[in-house]
Amino acid sequence: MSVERGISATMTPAEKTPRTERGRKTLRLLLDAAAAEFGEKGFHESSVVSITQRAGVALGSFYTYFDSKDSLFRALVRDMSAQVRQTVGPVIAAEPDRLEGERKGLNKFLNFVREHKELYRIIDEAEFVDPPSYRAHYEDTVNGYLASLKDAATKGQVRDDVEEVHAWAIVGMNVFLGLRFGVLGEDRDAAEVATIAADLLTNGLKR
Amino acid sequence: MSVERGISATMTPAEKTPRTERGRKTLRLLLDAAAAEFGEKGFHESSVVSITQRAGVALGSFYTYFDSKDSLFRALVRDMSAQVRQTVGPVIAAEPDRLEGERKGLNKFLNFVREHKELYRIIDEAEFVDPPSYRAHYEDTVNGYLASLKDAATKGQVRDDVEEVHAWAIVGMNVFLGLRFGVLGEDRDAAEVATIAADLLTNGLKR
DNA sequence: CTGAAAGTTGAACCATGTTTCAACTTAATG
DNA sequence: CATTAAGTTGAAACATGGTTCAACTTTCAG
Repeated sequence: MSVERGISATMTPAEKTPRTERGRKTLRLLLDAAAAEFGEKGFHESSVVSITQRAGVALGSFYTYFDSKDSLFRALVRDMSAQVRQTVGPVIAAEPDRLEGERKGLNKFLNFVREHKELYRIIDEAEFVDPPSYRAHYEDTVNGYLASLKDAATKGQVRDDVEEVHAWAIVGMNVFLGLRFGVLGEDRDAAEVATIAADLLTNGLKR
Repeated sequence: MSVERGISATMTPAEKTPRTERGRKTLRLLLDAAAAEFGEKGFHESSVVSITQRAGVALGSFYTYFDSKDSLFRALVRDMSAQVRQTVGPVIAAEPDRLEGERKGLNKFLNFVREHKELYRIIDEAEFVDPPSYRAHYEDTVNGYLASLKDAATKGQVRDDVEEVHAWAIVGMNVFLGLRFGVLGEDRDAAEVATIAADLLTNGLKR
């Protein structure tokens, strides 16, 4: 479950960025250890000591790269938020038909969650540890959805009164399906869940 | 934002239950103060000291009624979980047509959330502080939904292949609409949001 | 090579906040 | 009333864990 990534633009400011290869390696060790630790135990149960132990570096080294435990968490949240969108977004966009794209996107999302349970939990916990990032995460997600739905509407693929309420409803649906069939249990086939949900979204509940 | 209720059956076991009127009053002060405090600051930012100050009782009195800060939180979660279902459930059940019931239920839920933002946050935080209760809350909610949907299916009011996936999708939709239009902002009319969402759920996204 | 910059280390410091407890006050009972 | 049970109090004990720092090691440019 390692978090593969470099040091992105949204990361902690200049002064603390590593200047050597050795430094970048240590930073990556810390980020991966933190993602695993936060994912398993949550923010408050995790400790800097234990994160550094898991990373195999000394306690003090942590403060070479982060101002505080909070700032590490914030960096992680922003990173993961971007990761989810970068994973699912393209899958939806690649499909010419928006409703079929919805099915594929949800399927991708479910599989993503199953492989990154820790990332999912971290974003959820941001509601309490870093509310602005939490809010930003969902607003960004919903806005992306809304734009793509409106685009589909102009092509006649979906009803043309799509608006914010629809976007939040759909995102909520997907998040909860991810919670149930990604995090809480994997007792159903992801593709099947995606198909059922996409059908509900396409045709509605009525007989 | 006081939490009106007596000492329910799901509350902390026998030994700690107050035996006099005076005791019951103190317990209620503590519960209300805790609900407000957790709602505003979240579990970890809240302190027992500050809860007792808000309640206007001495620090030590807290431990007359609760074993720990955790056990207080657990008691609150169970209580609120029940409160949500007891508020929304009857509204849905009272309506002969299930889809119309869905609209009314969501409307009720949105208004409930607006008046009880603190309760909403407490349940969310249970994901981290008390996972079993969190899980139980959504499983209970979804099961109730599923039962009512299957019942509606036998009456021909909704598609007759309704199953667990649908129920989780609908609950997720409602939770997120509550988050956006109840907690994060009140810039839309609750009834209007409910109408739009119910229409989406009834007819789907397709043109 | 060499000196300066970057990075590492972990014990000690420190802040915070939970929990205990023994002395005290109030209420209920007969 | 007198006696006991219930409830109240807040200082002190205790636990946890974030953060600092000065000594040390490694890297790198000139």
